[in-house]
Amino acid sequence: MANGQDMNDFRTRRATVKDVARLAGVSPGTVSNALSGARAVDRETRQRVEAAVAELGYVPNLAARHFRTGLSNTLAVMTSMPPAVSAGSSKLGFLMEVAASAAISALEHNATLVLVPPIADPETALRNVVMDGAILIEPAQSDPFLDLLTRRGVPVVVIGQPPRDDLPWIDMHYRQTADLLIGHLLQQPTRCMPLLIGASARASHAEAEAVYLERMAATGLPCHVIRIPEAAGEEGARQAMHALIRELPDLDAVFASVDAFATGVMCALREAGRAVPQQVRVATRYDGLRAREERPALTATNLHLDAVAGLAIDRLMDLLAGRPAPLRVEGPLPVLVPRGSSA
Amino acid sequence: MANGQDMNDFRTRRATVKDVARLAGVSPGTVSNALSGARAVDRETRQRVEAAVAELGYVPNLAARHFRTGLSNTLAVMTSMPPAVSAGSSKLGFLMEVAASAAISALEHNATLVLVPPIADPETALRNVVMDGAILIEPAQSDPFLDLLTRRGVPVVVIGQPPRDDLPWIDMHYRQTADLLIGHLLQQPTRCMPLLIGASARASHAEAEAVYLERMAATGLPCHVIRIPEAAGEEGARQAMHALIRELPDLDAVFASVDAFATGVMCALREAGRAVPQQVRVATRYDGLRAREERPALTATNLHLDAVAGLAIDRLMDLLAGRPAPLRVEGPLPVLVPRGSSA
DNA sequence: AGAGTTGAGTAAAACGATTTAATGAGCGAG
DNA sequence: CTCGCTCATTAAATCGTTTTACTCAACTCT
Repeated sequence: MANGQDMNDFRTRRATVKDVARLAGVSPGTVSNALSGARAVDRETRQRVEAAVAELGYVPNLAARHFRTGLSNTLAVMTSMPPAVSAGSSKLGFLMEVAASAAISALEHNATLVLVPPIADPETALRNVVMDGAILIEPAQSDPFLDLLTRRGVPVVVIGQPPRDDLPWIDMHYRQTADLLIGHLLQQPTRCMPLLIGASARASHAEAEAVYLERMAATGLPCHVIRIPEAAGEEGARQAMHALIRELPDLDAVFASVDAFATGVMCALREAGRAVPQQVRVATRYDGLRAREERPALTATNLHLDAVAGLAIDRLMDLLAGRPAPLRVEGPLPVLVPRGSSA
Repeated sequence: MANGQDMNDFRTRRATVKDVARLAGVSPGTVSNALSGARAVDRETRQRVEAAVAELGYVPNLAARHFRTGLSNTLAVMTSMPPAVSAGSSKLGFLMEVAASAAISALEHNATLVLVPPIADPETALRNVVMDGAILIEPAQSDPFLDLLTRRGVPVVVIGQPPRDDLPWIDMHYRQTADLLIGHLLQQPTRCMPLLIGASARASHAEAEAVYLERMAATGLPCHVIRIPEAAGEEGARQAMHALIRELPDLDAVFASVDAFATGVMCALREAGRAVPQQVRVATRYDGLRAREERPALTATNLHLDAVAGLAIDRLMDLLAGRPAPLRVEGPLPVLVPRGSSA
């Protein structure tokens, strides 16, 4: 203030470790050690350093530290699912629910979370994202984000199930989830129940299909697996559902494993004048905004994403610290949330 | 896979600009210029450099670049509102809706968004967050985040209305929003309509109160302004509402400007056996998950947070680039979303 | 022809922290 | 007394990029 060195510019030049060292009468190395505790420093010296830090208002230059140590204390969360299914109408959804919890977990580990928006081109999305490690949500069999991260040597923890067997992951129990929902729908007499899954090769779709085929075989019901490109989202499911209604006049239940597909299904059923749940019962996997806001609300499962996100961050920190840990971490079990769409 | 060079260790040592320079037969400085375009480089030379980059799989070290240039291409979004009101039941809400849109807008500007979780201690939350600039959501009169950012010289854009008049901000039209909602409630005959706002000194609360007092004065209705600590959240509002029901037997409408307060109000009304909307009408400001999921759903306003977030990011990039721009940016006008709670 | 300008490139400095290797003091054991 | 050891400290190296200050050659104008 007193010295008129720069009016328009912010920051009058921030104090560096050198300034602190000079004021405290020690060397820069000692300042570093005093503040980080990496090496022993005399009590009295440390106090002098701390006083100097306070006097100068010294704030370490994180960029320099990051550069030198190679550690940014930053974690990223991302998914290769297109926004049509990962985000949703009001931009919330699976991804953001994970991100919110992950941000808090990250903070508890002294790390920051960056949000990588779900766009088509991972190269662009990651171009200038600095990160020590990444959380990848439900990767596909050949996942562009995963490829890029691997190429760059970024440690990754997968939420869901990884396409390779050398990656740490949080088991979200795809089988149990699908079984829970399909079993629930089958509790009432059923003539015909098609399955709608994403067209991309993701474990969540594959497991849902496997369980579906098993249960249909066991009950002697016909199998109708409809694959919808994820990017087509709600509208894609709506059109597919209209086709299904024409082809399968006696369908009386639908399992749409992706919530955006489920709302598309509901839309088509409304348009076709089929009453839910009286004529057709519907269930989906993720109990998010879409499922709850639909009328009637959609039967779904509570995936405990907050807990899953926390586990993923914990596991990632273990990985970064080199602490031994099992490759597969058991996530919480899904809990059925029955709602109007299947009652 | 084929070469067994490193089993346990990631990264065999990444190529640097030096390696690229050697392979291309130029100096490091030329490589930098060729890639960034900062200075003219002969077409043929540039091609050699690009070939070397491709061959070595060179990826610039962002930490070094950040260190050297002082630019991290990272923006942060944060709020001093406690999680009880900013996040909510399933961790989603205002903050995350802004964050999601901001992340995408940031990407369009070649920047990354970091999510600062809403915890009490800003010092801790920001300790190792690297950022060129910040988006601050609805700061309080004396805002700890704002103080810290100012002290560190971080450029800030405020969403809502800043407590100081030297900060760029996006006008969310607090007055109009409050007017819209209160006016809507008053369209039906009203005997007594208390106002519930947050106890902290935020412009959003203050404006809601000002409009409320004006409208009450104009219609000759009694004024009852209840201030609830934000951290008390839904439960605090529930208790306050129970007290109100006792004190004001003829209350027939409530304007709870914070959505968490509104759901607390609904809870209390249910417990007291007051039918909504028949006996008491309720409205809140933000049309988020809470408002939509409540039964009956809450009348609220669409604040167009995605657009607001985009404007904030745009404005922040202007600020960082030193481009001239007005201090106040007009956000989209709120739109009333009438729902069951006031019909 | 000489002065000035432009284009393309290079060598070296700079950024600010952490870490390594070296130094010296103090102390106990032989 | 000296060797070996610990403790506290320092000087200097280091990380990889961008940028500054130069150099040199090739042109353009008078």
